[in-house]
Amino acid sequence: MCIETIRQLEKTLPASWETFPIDVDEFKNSSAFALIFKQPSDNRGEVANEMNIKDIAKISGVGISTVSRVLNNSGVVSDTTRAKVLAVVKQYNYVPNSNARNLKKTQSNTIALMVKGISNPFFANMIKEVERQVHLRGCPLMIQQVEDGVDEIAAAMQLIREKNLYGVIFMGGTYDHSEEEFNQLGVPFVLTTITTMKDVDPAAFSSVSIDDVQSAYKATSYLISLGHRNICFLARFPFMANTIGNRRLLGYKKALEEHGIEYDPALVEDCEYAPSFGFAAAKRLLSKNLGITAMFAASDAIAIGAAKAVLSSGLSIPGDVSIVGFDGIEMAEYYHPSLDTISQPGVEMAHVSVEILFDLIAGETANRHVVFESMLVKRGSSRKVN
Amino acid sequence: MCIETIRQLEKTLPASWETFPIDVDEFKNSSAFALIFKQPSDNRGEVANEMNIKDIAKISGVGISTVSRVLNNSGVVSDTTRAKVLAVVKQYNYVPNSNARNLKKTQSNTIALMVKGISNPFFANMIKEVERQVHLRGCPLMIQQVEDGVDEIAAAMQLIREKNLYGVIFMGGTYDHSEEEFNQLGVPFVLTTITTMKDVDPAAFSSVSIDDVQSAYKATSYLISLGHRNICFLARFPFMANTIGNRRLLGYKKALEEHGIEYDPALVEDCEYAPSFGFAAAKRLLSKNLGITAMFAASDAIAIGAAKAVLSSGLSIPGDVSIVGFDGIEMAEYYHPSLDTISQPGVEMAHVSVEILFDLIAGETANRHVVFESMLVKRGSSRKVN
DNA sequence: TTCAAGATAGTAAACGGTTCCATTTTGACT
DNA sequence: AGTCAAAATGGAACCGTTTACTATCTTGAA
Repeated sequence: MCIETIRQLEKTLPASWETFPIDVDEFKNSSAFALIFKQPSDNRGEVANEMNIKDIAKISGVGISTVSRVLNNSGVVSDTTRAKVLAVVKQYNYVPNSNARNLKKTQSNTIALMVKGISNPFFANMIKEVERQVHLRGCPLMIQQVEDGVDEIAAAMQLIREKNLYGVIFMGGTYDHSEEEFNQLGVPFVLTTITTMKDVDPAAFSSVSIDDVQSAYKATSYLISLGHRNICFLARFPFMANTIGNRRLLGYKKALEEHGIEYDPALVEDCEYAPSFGFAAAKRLLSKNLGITAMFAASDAIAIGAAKAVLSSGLSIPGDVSIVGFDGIEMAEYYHPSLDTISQPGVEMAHVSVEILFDLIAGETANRHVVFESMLVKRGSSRKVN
Repeated sequence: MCIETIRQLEKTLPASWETFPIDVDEFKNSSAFALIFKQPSDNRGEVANEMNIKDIAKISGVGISTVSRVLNNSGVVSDTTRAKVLAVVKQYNYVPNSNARNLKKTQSNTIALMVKGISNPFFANMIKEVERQVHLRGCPLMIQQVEDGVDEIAAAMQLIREKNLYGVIFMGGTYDHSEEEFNQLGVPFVLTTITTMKDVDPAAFSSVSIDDVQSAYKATSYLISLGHRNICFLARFPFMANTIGNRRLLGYKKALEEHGIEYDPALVEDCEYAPSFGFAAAKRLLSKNLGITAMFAASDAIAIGAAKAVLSSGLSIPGDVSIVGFDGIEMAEYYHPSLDTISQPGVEMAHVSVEILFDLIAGETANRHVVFESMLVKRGSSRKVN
């Protein structure tokens, strides 16, 4: 809405409305601005007259405990009584208060998802499926982003004790926790696409993942098989061991080694998992004139940025440079040229994560570790050389 | 991890572990498979010995209510007592049980986000900011996806009554609700990037949005100003009035009309907001040989798909076809060529949504409607013709 | 020294459920 | 009809807080 439109709109407003510009300084990073239309509302929403279990009991002419039994399908209730109660419940659209229920049971039905970076398209896709599956099981989902540097387990602990959570799914990142810390959680949990730095006994946790080393090995081997020798690698390498980036680097190195290609650190660039960083990293690499003929990016987002760098340098893909990404996000397929990638079955991984979690909640005592197979998807961003 | 790797890994496992393939049929849509390693865990996490307010009171040597007053900063407590209690709270890492608190207060501090399609990159970005802002205010965030066809308000109502929610943010979609239905919610709420079908009194709700008509008008006018006459438009048009797609269509039509170009329905394609649909729609359009020189897509995701269709048909962008998208997602910038777009300040919109919500929670009675300005971002996917 | 006022702390009653346990009802079998 | 186990139901304690109300302790002025 441009200024003129708003000014015009202003004239048509009832006199009771105020109009004033929003504080622009607050949004320095955007040229956006806005106007606010205000009007005191006379009718603040009244909470619909709440019913509680006592009301339902009274109306149905039964005891409180009977209503509870009907609602929870616990204990024995005669069909007549059950029908009577359910009718009243339906009529008054009664919803049990979960705070009370959780308090009494010292356990809620809420699942928490601790995730690193909601907006990462690969995660976003998994989150979507997690929400769907959790919701399908009648449980609400709480999402919390764990910023860099915060202790994921500690954050989850806080939430668990505060809310008496049912279970937790941890998604993405590298965890530096000991077995004791995991045990402290005290509720079922699953680690999805997470690498652990400490050597934790597999019996102490469940996980869903792919084999990053093997996957990167697969991608690199593929490029080597096409005749490439100068293959660069773009990923994030924090000062920690066993991160996703480092594990994929391992696979990259392993492939080089197996094919007698010497590992050249100059071909490896540190970059965040986003197009802008991939773009910058690829630019840096290209400017070094290392005779690069192929790029392997540890995420499709990086690959997209790198591809842009290549194409905007006047080089062609795969004519001059071959590119293989990682993740298998939709956008990579619709890039032009479509990007080859190591695809992770994100939806299935999310699905299985929730399944494992609910099995644990249901009392399963054996932790499971599901390792999915990644897939090399060839779409035409790499070609044979020599 | 390929089969061989797993077989090898199997041999190194202690005998107590079972290994068996996951049911592949469950994942028909993916060629993924997985093996599961199982081992009964002997030490199921013990819940850390929970403390309650009574324990803290006893240990601190004060009354329960005093502890409560300290924790809530309510009432008057002497500095000595306060320090004493806080020390104990800290020492035992005591976290108040929010179920009990919420039950007593008949209000929780939980915010719910009802969103259509978490994985849409534009929404994902906003969700990220909403989570950040809500979290910053010390409140947990619950996310629920509203599938097509489910009543958003009814779903929220259920959650509100069950969890005594603090507030709700509705994000995306077209709502067909009356003022009464909104009022029923009974808690503060904000509609973000939502269009309403019924004519609801603006005093009854708060909203954050851009002007879709104006924005589409801007994009179309831009293409017209470059000399284009055969401009197609790709968006989703459900059988409802006043959807985002329909509003943008209005702007598109308005621009055509103002410049004396006759509206041709054949140039308008119905398609979902995803690359694959944009691709298919653009293919359909191109095959009709309508002499299209420009495409305006109602989302960048569509634009990316459409661009792919254009490029893979051997046409060039912007040489043969100019393209303008909508939203301003990062991927569009890194497409090659970078896609022109109507950019929405998503982060700011999310930010303001949370601000409005918490103002309402704090007792503000005036509903606000913030209309952000969208921006035409020119990056080179359109060019002058004739 | 006494006492009222003000400050602080403690008591106990909710909040809305679940669930153990006691009681009533039912009905099959002597 | 009487007996008794099983089935159905109701009563009440409790989950961990908040908060109104009451009790106690200071403190300083009379």
